[in-house]
Amino acid sequence: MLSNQSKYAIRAVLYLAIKTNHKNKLGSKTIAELIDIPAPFLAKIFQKLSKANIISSVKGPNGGFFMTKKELSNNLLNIIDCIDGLEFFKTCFVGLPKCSDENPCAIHHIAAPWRDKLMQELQDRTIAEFAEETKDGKSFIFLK
Amino acid sequence: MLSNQSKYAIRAVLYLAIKTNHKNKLGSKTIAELIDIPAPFLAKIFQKLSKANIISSVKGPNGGFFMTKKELSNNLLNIIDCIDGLEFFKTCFVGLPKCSDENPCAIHHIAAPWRDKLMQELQDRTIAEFAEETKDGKSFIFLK
DNA sequence: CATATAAAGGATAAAAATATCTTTTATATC
DNA sequence: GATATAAAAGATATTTTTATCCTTTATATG
Repeated sequence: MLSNQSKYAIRAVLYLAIKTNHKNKLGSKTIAELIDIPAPFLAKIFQKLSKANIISSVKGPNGGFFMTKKELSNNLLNIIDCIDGLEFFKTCFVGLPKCSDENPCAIHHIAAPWRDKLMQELQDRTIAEFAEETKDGKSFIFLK
Repeated sequence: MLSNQSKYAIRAVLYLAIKTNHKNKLGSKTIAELIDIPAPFLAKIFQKLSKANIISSVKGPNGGFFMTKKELSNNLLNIIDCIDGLEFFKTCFVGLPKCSDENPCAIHHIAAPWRDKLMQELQDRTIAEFAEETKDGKSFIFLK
């Protein structure tokens, strides 16, 4: 399972993707409250994402976080990689230490192909695309 | 992702399934060393599994842990449920709080069927079956 | 019955993940 | 330039997970 940190990151980035651009920034506290994430924790997460050029930030008055067009064309897997790394997608689901395609565990033939497909999907589609689907009301980033 | 505890539990139970029966028991320390898991931690895990009737134990000299035929016909999902619960299989992969079949997030159509299928597989096949495949050398429970 | 063995149970310790707080740096505006 | 704002950075606190240790209970064997 992804860490809370990764999940928070994804929700917050989707929110940024929908609501911000270089002219309309939002502070981390505001977002934290809106999507119900501990504010200082989100601030730390944003620091990591910002360093990794997944989101942008500007300090000072009228500053805040936002996403550029270029950043919107990144994929969701970048976010997960930035926060958790890709271990989940590369290690045996039930933790068998030497499980691999050549040496599969008893559920490898189920777990591995779907995991790969999921990874592919997370990689092939842009944050903008995900955000678009989400904005359409198909899912809730927001609790409020 | 499953917790270490669950992964340890699965490996250890598969080992018990292959190597033990009511006549041939094994101590938790022995197993811990063989499959490279912290011994006292495995002891605790075995306590939980034993309470849940997933494995059997006998105290005293020549005592130890083993599995009965009936226990071998349980499924792997029971182990995961006993240790971690089934949250992983029931919550949104990327943590969107209200994601569901009716209200799917942008990757729900990929993530959910996978998870359901994996869960089904873990539920439909017995520990004995998993162990059999493992015993055939297709995967390594063992580091040594 | 005494002794030794091994699990059960309870208490404690260490590490990692999660969360918070404080100080510093950058920048917009007066 | 002075002031206010908001992110960056660093330090600290809390909680959960992982791991260890110690005492008690059950049981096989002499």
